[in-house]
Amino acid sequence: MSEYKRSHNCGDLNAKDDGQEVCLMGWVDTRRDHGGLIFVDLRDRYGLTQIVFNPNQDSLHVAKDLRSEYVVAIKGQVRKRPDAMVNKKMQTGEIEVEASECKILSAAKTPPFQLDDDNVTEALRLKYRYLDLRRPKMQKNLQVRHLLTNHIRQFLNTQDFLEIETPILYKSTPEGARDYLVPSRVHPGSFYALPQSPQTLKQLLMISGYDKYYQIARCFRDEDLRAERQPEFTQLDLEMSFVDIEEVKELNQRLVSYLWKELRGQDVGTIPTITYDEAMNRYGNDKPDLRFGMELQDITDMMKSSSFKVFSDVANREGGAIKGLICPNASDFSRGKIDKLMNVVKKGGAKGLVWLKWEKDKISSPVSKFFDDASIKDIITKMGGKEGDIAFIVADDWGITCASMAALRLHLGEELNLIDTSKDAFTWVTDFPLFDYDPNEKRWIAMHHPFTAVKEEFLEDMLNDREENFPNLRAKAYDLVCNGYEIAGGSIRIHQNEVQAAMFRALRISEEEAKQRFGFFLEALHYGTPPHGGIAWGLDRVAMILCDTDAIRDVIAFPKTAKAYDAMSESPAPVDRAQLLELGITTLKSQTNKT
RNA sequence: GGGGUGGUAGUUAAGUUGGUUAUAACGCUGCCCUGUCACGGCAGAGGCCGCGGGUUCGAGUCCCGUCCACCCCGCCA
Repeated sequence: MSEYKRSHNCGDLNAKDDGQEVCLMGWVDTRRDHGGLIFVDLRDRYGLTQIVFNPNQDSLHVAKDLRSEYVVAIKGQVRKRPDAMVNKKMQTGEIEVEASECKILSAAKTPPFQLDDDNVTEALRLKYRYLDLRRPKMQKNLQVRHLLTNHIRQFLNTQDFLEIETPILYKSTPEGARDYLVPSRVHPGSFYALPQSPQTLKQLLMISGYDKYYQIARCFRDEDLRAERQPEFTQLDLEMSFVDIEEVKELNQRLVSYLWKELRGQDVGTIPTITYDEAMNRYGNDKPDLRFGMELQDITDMMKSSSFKVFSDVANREGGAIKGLICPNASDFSRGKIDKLMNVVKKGGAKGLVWLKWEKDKISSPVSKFFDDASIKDIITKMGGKEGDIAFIVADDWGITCASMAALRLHLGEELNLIDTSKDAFTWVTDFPLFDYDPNEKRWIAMHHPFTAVKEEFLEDMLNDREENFPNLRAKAYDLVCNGYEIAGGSIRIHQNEVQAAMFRALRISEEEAKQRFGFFLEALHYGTPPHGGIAWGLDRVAMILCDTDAIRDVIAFPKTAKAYDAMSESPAPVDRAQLLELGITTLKSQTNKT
């Protein structure tokens, strides 16, 4: 028997290869045994090729033993299939390979799930991830992800950006998420932190004069997971010197346009910009899904003198807001359906949901004793509705009203199929508040991060510590939103140390604490810092959109479960006491000692 | 930390008001089959009904607890 050397992959061959002697290697996808004749679909990441084993060939005996997922090498001749037997669904369906020789390179146990079954529970897929990753869908997703990073690099490399790596073993970053810590053996009792983002490092690179930097950076945050959140994830991190907001947006607009044209075949056009306040008031959140309308309507002022006390109280109270939306042609919503919507708004914190139905010749509402038919029609009309519509209204503190109505809007958008999935909808969201008040700690915290520059018109307020104006301060921060996902966020950074000092005063971070936590960075600001700014993309979320999936796990080769557990390697796991001793952390109770 | 949904052959699911031997499809095993590509036919094996406790003459089914997976809130600058 002669040597096997792969000549083609399983997606290569077509009619013009008719007659060629080839050698293919791959996995047995399916075997169809006709007694005297056996068909095997051989699979690799390039495709499927039908192998036919004829009774006059010795290889038929080997083919009898083949089972799903066996790895085999076959030699044979490419044969054009007769017209009636062409399989138009297959890339290689014009041909088949008549096997003269077949060698089992590796047998396989019966897989714990069928690779062609798209309904397998995720727990099982994650435990046997290496099998899950054989499925064409996952292979396609990871290929798209590869193309994404590849195109990002291609684009940025032509724009004078340098790709620079920054450390994974680093120092705890300020005011952020919970850190993952790594104990130091050489410095007992001291810890590295895995970076939540390369934020300070990329700013230092600007101070070092690298001008334009990017990195496809792994980031770590020890917080609870979500469908679009993993404890370790990837950012496209980039930073530019001597720029203001417009330059950063312009560069990213071109990057998005390039990526979407190449990878999605879409012309994204000019990405619109809305302010944070506008986003909140029109959509209830700062990452609006603009693939459908159904904008929120504010009726706070209209309700100030209402006889419905719930409304008038909220309308007249400091920080109260009454918002609603019109659900068109939905006046036939059943009571049960509306009750379910109650649960939706409760997610946002609302205590109740008021609805006004304008059916033909009939007005109905749970609050109809406070509003006569004419005024209900008036409210619906002023909200942009008409006969046949239903209006949903929430009255609460502004934040709760926004969050509740945002949840309701998204729910209705999905349920009523209002979302146009044929085209992705981007928007910039800008003018974020600089500060957010933390009522628990009774202090201001940075909404973005403490290196974010304030807009010029508010600089005086900051430098003079005018705390009463803090709620009005707006940052030079911007998010890029696509289909309701925040896919990128960034800001222009503080490059003057007196401004940075004012920021720390505002955040009640003492000089001593600031020095201890990131003194190196503050000192660097004194050595000639260019104005700079940048952005960080959630690369996984972009990949999700490009792969048309709503689970981040589908675009990560080896993801973790909702409990941050790796079901395949069974990690995290206890370690030997000896390892802990060496790291000087035996004062912590070892899990191996746990009862 | 809180809420929701789910956990039944290898897989995906059905399982009524608690009541004989817990079903089906796919997969798996064996036999048959020379043109299939969701191959077909015949036969067969395969179940601590997530785990622990309780109610009951009797629990997959009811109750309590617990674990796991997914989704949401909190959290994620």
